[in-house]
Order: sequence, then structure tokens, then C-alpha cells
Amino acid sequence: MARKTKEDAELTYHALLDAATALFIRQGIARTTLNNIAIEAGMTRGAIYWHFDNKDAVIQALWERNTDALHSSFINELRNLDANDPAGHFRQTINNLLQTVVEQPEIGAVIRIVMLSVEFTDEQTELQCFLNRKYDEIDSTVGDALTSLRENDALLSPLPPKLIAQSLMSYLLGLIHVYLKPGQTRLDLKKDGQQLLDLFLDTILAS
Amino acid sequence: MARKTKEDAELTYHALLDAATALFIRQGIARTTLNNIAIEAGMTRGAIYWHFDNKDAVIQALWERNTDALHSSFINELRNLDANDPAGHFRQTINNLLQTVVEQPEIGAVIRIVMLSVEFTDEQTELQCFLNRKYDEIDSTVGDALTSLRENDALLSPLPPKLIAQSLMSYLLGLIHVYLKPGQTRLDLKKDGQQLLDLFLDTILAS
DNA sequence: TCATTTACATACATTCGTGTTTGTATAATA
DNA sequence: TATTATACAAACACGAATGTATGTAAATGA
Repeated sequence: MARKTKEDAELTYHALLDAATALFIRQGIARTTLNNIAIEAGMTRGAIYWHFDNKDAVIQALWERNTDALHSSFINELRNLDANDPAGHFRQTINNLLQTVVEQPEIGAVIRIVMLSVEFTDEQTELQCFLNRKYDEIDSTVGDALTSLRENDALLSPLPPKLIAQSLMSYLLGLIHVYLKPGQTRLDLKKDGQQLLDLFLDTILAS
Repeated sequence: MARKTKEDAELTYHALLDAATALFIRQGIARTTLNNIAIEAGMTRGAIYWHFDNKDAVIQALWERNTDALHSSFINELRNLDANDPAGHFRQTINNLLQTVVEQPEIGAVIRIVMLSVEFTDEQTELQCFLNRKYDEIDSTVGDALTSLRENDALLSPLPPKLIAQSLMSYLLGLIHVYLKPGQTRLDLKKDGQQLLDLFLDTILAS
């Protein structure tokens, strides 16, 4: 048709990402075509190719729009733990992360797509590299945080802090993974998340 | 060409599954075509359509060939815990599971495909239903085992056993997930698996 | 106000993957 | 030994998805 205003263009941009989210969650990435996304958003493929390079670029944009802020703030918190109560601050930060995933559906949706739909293979695509870098940032930041907690004698477990970080990351990812997995959600993170997290953190963090 | 002997047919059956495994791990499921698999196995698509219905059927056959035995024996162990030392037996069974995943590459490969390549979506495919049933069996079996441990006063944590089961399952899946994820394997389950498992089990199981 | 972008829609070309059908040499079988 | 079923290969038909190229009306800027 016709050229829209800059604000209109932004609307379609978001409409496309929203449509993609809904379809990816409903039928997965592989079974969702760019045409599907366009139609779901009331557009044509022309709109998609105007805003994005390809399907993977849509997914990456999705991540950046919905999750990048949370990602950055999480890392930022961990890198600047309250000197008075670093362990408590650490615990709170982890807790907030879980709560955010549970309470903000747009964030949960994208994390679910990334964790349960994106393939991770030996030959890495651009998207995989992008996502892996994000994961690496979190992983090493948690490792650094636990290292500093160890120096403050705030760690109960005698294991090396990097190893504890792996362990905590596995637990966190596992909780989120199981929670977001469709089919039957037996795990109610909203209700039990706090307890489940404490169950683990109590064994590694000094109260 | 020609009809092979029954043993020959079995050889190509396995060759097809092996080829599929290699390609799924290398480039993922979506980017692997049935023709790719056939060529990799030195066959044509005719062979695949003779042995399997479609790509998902290949994946399911892969699971059944490589992982079903482990799955069944794991469940069987948990359902018949040694009455003299149920907690110890439970711990050993979990431990064996992890060790098997780490030490048997054919099993690790299939689990990696199922965990990191198969999409899990709202609209479930046959394959997803199949895999979800398998997961459910494990989940409920672990729940039952912990319930019986609770009755034997072998549980340290006061949380309901079903909740502890969720927690343990999340941790286990998380560990395996992080371990199998390509890119950078920072987590060395072969070396640290025992410690990491104990770290968690010590908080819920009476020694 | 006029030229130029912009934000798409539309049309095109082409590849690619799947499912099915057909062909066939050989093993199993009676 | 004649027949039939098996284990594939090869060919076919078809849609479908992608990427690109082109068209175009309106907004923007000079």
C-alpha cells in the first residue's frame, strides 16, 4: 500500500514480533513460516523482509525487545552486590529473576522459545552464537559473584565457587525449563519458586 | 537395487539411525533433510521411507533404540528400592543415571537431541506426546520414591515429597542440559557430577 | 511544491523437501 | 522351482517456503 508514518512502522514492527511469539509458542519455529507470521500480524511478507533479514533475525529481535533489559539489569545487580549484605543481595537478585520470568508473560514467552524451541547444534548459527554469548555473560557473572562471596566467607559449601555457579545455573535453568515446558505444568513456580530456590541456596549461602 | 537379507536390512536400519544422530547433532533437526540422512548412511530416501514413516518417527526410533532400556531400568530401580537402605539406593540410582549419560555417548547423543533440538510447543506433535509420556513416567516415579522415603523418615527437607521431586528433577535436567549443550562445555559432569549431585541430595536425603 | 525516501504489497523465480509411486533384483517360502 | 514378499532405488508430482525484484502511495525534507 502506502507508506505509514514512523510510528505506524513501529506498530507493525511490534505486531510482527507479537505474531511471531504467538506462533512460535503455538506451533514451534520450524513449523512457522514467515508468511504465517505476516498474516497473523495482518501484513504480508514484505513487511517482514523490510524489518528483518530472516526468521532467525526475528527471534533475535524478539530477545532484544523483551529480555535484554532484564538480562542487563540482572548482570548489573550481580556485579554490584551490596557490600553490607552481599549474600542477601545475591539471593534477592536470583529471586527477582525467577519472579520476573513467572510474572511477566512477554518475558516468559521469549525465554520459553529460546529454551524449548531454538535448536542448539554443533554447527552454530548466528542466532545460537548470540544466545550463547548471553548465556556466557550470565554464567561468568554468577561465577564472579560467588567468587567474591567466597572471599567474604559468605559461602557455606567448600566447593570451588565456579563449580557452585555451574550447579546453581543448572538448577535455575532446570526450574525455568520445567516450569515453561508445555503439556503439563506440574511445577508452580509462582507458588513454590521461593521455597525451591531457598532449598538450594540455603546449602551454599551463609544465612 | 536388490533385496538384502534380513540381517542386512537391520544393518541399514541402524546405519540410518546412526546417520540421523550425527546429522541432528551437527546441524539440528530442522536443517537436516531425509535425503541428507539417507546419503550420510550410503542409502537413498527409499530406505528411510521403508523403515520409518517420517522424520519424527526416526527420532522416536532413535529414542527407543538407545535410551528406552536405560529409561525402564531407571524406573524399575526406583520402584523397588532396597528396603534396608532406600535412601542410599535412591542416591545410587540417580548417580548411575548421570554416569550413564556421561559415559555412553550413544545415550548422551539421543538425550541431547531430545533436550536441545526437539521443539516443545503448545500444539503437540506425536513425538512430543511420546517424549512427554516418558518424562511423566520418570517424574511420577521419582515422586513416588520420595513419598516412600518420607514415610521411612529418610527425608531431611520438610517440603512435600512431590515438590522435592520437582526440585530434584529440575536440578538433574539442568545439569544434563548444561552438560550436553554445545558451544562451550564448562561443566564437566564426569569429574564433578558426583559432587554436584551430593551437594543437592545431602540437603534432602538423610545420610 | 517537488524530489526523494519510506514502508510496505505484490509478483516472480527458483530451489527444496516431502510423500508417493513405480521398478527391480534377490531372499524367503511353499 | 515357481511364486511371492522384501528391501530398497529411482522417478514423479506437488506444494511450499524463501529470497528478491518491482511497484507504489504516502510521508518527509528541502
